[in-house]
Amino acid sequence: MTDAPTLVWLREDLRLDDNPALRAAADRGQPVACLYVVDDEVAGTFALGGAQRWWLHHTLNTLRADIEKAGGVLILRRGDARVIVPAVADELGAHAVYWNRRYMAWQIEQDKALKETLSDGREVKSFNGRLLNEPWQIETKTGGPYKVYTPYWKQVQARDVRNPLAKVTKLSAPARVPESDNVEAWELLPTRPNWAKGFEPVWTPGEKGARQRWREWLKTQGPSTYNDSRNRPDLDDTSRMAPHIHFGEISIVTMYREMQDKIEAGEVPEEHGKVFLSELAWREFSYNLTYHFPQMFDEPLMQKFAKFEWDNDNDQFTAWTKGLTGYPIVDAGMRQLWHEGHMHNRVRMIVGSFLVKDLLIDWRKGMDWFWDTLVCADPAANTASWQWVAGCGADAAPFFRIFNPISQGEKFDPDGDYVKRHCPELAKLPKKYIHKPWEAPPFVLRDAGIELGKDYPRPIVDHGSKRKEALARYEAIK
DNA sequence: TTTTGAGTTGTTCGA
DNA sequence: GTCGAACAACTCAAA
Repeated sequence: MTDAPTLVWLREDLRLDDNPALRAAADRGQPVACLYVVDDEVAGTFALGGAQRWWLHHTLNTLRADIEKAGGVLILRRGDARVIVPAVADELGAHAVYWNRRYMAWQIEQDKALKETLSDGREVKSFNGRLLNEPWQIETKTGGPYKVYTPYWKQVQARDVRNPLAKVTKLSAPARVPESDNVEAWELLPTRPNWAKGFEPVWTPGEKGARQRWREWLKTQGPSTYNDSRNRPDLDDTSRMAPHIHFGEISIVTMYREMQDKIEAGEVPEEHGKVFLSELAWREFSYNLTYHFPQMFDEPLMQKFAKFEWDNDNDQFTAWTKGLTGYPIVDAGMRQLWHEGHMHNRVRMIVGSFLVKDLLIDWRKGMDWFWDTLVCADPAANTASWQWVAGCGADAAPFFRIFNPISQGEKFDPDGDYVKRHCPELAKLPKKYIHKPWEAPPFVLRDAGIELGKDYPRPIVDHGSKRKEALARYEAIK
């Protein structure tokens, strides 16, 4: 038998189950080597954020163990993929190079260039391992991409989702294995200070952790009450699957199909299960938008917003990032983000609206902060969601829809449990004032052990007047 | 080509 | 406390 090894370049598909490129490589019946390239030192704006570096460290360790258990090898390299992938392919004597596609403009460009370089005497193939539908597969009836979610979602529902592929359990290692870096040497973990220690009890990076989380969440009440409970940060009933999905530790096809099965079997009421599926489709819609409108990454999609006059006050921005705005629901969210690398979806909208419309700070500053602090930060979803909340995206929230941090808090965190969890200094404040401590009478504050301005900040802005100001600024660009 | 209906997530005001 | 209307037109998608 000739020894004609296959190189699988893994990127955001760090799993053995339902992995089209890896599956095809294994099916080639030749030795397989897997490669992961971290390009954090050469990537520009979208170099890995801090929270994701932590995640990557752990997920690569488990991935290596999983691949080795199957009999394969994982090669780790750091630097420019355009140089490294061909170099490793040469060292390996690869006859074929496979990968699963990525969809951001700069990634597509990189892949195209590499395909060219590598195709010299080798079979080079790319697969869809990341999306239910390729962005170019979903078109309106008149041609062109959807810019509105609802008709997009209708199209998604009308299409069949393929069957998941069998997990790769057996790989044969090549005779000569190119050298690998050691993930420890990459120093992806934070040291001084170790701000990620709050991540550990909350997350289990890796394919096994993803699978486990998914299975366990399916057994909870979460899916069966999803349409209501997903809005309740105090209940914390959401799936928390986003970082697992982002790193490709679980396939979106698998999740979609399994939820469909649950609905069909009557284990999850359709009205709730469908909403979860629709959330998965929102992710796809973000990919659809950023694929077709790559200018979105740094400009508002609605041109007129380019003229919007932002305040961009640095002190207020810092207060926002630290969770010291004086609005409890906002502060709780920002502190959860910092400690867990995650923020409840409802609260993301509240803090986003607050940054853009109460502080009049450019949505791109918020986007950059999320990029650095969220373990699930995804260029497509982060960009599209910030444009949505800022009101400048394709199918965005109308600008005049300005979240009130007090009423949102009272509506979705009615007992203040979420606030108390993340802002312990407010723990003794009665529920009546938990979302507006500045309205509490002095004796109530005293009993709760709070001196405003010392133990907890006074509001850094007045929501009522800032709301009017935001609407006036909006009027000015119309 | 023209027309028609519709569009994730909200707030405030006044009755 | 609860309810409906106003907020702003504009663009998209499909017939």
